[in-house]
Amino acid sequence: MDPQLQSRYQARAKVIKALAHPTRLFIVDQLADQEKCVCELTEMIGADMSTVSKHLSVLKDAGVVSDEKRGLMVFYRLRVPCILNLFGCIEGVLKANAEAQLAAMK
Amino acid sequence: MDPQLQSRYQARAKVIKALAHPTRLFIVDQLADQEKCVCELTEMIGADMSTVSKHLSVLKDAGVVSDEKRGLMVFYRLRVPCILNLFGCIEGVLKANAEAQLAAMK
DNA sequence: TAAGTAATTGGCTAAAATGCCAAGTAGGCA
DNA sequence: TGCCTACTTGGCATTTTAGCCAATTACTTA
Repeated sequence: MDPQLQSRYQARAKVIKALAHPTRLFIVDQLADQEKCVCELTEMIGADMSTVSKHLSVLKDAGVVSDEKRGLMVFYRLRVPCILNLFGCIEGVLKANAEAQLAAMK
Repeated sequence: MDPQLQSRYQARAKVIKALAHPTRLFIVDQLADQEKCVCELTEMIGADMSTVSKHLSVLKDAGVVSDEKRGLMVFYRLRVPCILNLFGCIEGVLKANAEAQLAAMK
């Protein structure tokens, strides 16, 4: 494959890779309607704060979220909301998978 | 996090993870308008056929593509075309990233 | 200034993903 | 039957990712 095309797909893959983790998907979902601080997300997720912070930095590095420090806390928000549209499609895939599974059992 | 919710996000992440690789994104793009056989894709990608075959099996396992054998060849096609909508959003993220980069240089 | 809270970073080990080669499978054809 | 082509699978080495703990940074407040 042509190197220019290659790097184009690499850039795209980086964004998608940032979304490709259960915890990070959960975070994106939580940020859908409003910003949240790391402490809130940590509380909801139930992992070490350092782990959550690293997930957030992956999302931020990919440009999916942005952060803002206010006082002691850092608030994260969705930078590109169209990502939420993805979820509907993913659910469609999962539904199709479930139906195929069902059909195979008959 | 509640285990049921956890497995829901795990299922979603599996689909997204299947897309989270430059070569697999390229494949999805190529299958956008019409089905293609492994040999065609291998030719375009320029990797070992076994590598391409494994990428295809990741996509198939996630339910993103389906395959059909006809004679010696196996044809793959997109199973859930709405995935293509994702690309527009990803480009939006990349564009926003580029703009932010530019602004930071000023 | 000292102490406390929120968050990030470094370091480490364990687990997962990649990609090649070699070997195996399946269909087509002489 | 035997060979060729298209593809998949097994195996392995290398790289990447994940998540915890410990240490550090940044800000607030007593």
